[in-house]
Amino acid sequence: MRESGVKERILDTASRLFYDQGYHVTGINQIIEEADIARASLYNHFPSKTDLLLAYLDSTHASWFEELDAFLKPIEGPREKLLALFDFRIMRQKRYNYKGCHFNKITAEASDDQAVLARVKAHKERLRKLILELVDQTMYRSILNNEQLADTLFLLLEGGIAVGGMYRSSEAPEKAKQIAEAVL
Amino acid sequence: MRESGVKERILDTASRLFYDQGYHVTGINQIIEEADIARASLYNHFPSKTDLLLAYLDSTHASWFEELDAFLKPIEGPREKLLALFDFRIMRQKRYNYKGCHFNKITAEASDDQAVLARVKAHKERLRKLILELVDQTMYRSILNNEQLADTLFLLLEGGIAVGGMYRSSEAPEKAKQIAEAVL
DNA sequence: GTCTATAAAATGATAGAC
DNA sequence: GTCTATCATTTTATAGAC
Repeated sequence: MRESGVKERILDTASRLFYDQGYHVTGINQIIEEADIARASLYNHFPSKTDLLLAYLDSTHASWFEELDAFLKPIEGPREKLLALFDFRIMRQKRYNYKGCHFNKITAEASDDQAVLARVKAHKERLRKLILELVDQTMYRSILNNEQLADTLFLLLEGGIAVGGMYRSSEAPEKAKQIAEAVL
Repeated sequence: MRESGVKERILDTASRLFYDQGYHVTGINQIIEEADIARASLYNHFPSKTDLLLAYLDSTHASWFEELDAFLKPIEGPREKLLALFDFRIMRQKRYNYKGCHFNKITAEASDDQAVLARVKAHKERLRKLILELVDQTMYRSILNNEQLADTLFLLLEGGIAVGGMYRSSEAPEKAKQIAEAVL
């Protein structure tokens, strides 16, 4: 009972700080202070800072797609769902103060850790696959084939969020959505 | 004479390490060791690590556009120049081992430093402006107006490089170029 | 399981001789 | 201008009492 509350508080605090400030700039000391737990409790639940990082990535990945599922559920039609993907990410960026994609951000910091890279890639590939499935459900025809259209949407999404992160603004992802609307 | 050689060596070494490993994970000790200079020499030329960071961004920005100018010069026609932008960035990614955009990467680390954010934004806006100028020189007509087309290319570029950085591969920017070819 | 105290190493930065 | 020696903090992580 108490244990799970503590573990959750550690992970929540670490997650917030890792994204907000960055991974390397966030020290164990700050985490235990803001989570209001004892030093050894952290190391009891997470043997090292790297374990905490991987737990952060795993939980973020899981909640990201859970939240997306709930977001897309009431929306009807593959085209509308595809456009809603932009809204979903814009909404999340607003919530987290426009610092860009969680996975893009951690890649910039923990760039040589294969366990990190594997998780980042798995996360993005799942999104790309979802987009392709939705595109396949549309009756889309043009100079681009379905896979190219899916990649277009995926890259517009990633580009918009990345630029939004650099500009600290929703302008780029909003434009990306408008382009997607014109293309679809 | 010696001074300028030293200063240059410091900046070159720091630039390489900041991009390769990350800013926060690169210590002053490593820089002075790999640049083979004395500790105080670094602080003589760069009062603080932050000054070194800003010098890194400024020199990277300058050499980036210098190199791009030379790259685009022999290429004829705005459409070909626009497509060459993708080649330029793919070439640079290959050279630097596919770790993504320098400016995107530093934003993920030094995210609350306004001096950093301003430089990142200036760099990206200059690229976006260049793309728009080239688009204006084409006789392009479609569902997208010129500014939207420029943004499309810009976002495809940024998305491709960002995803390429996360995947450590040139696959995404190559696809982005193919899409640009189909769209233009 | 949680706590406090502490270790061992690395951090950014400075002092003072040459 | 460059050098070596060093400072005060902060880093991740562990030991041992409760």
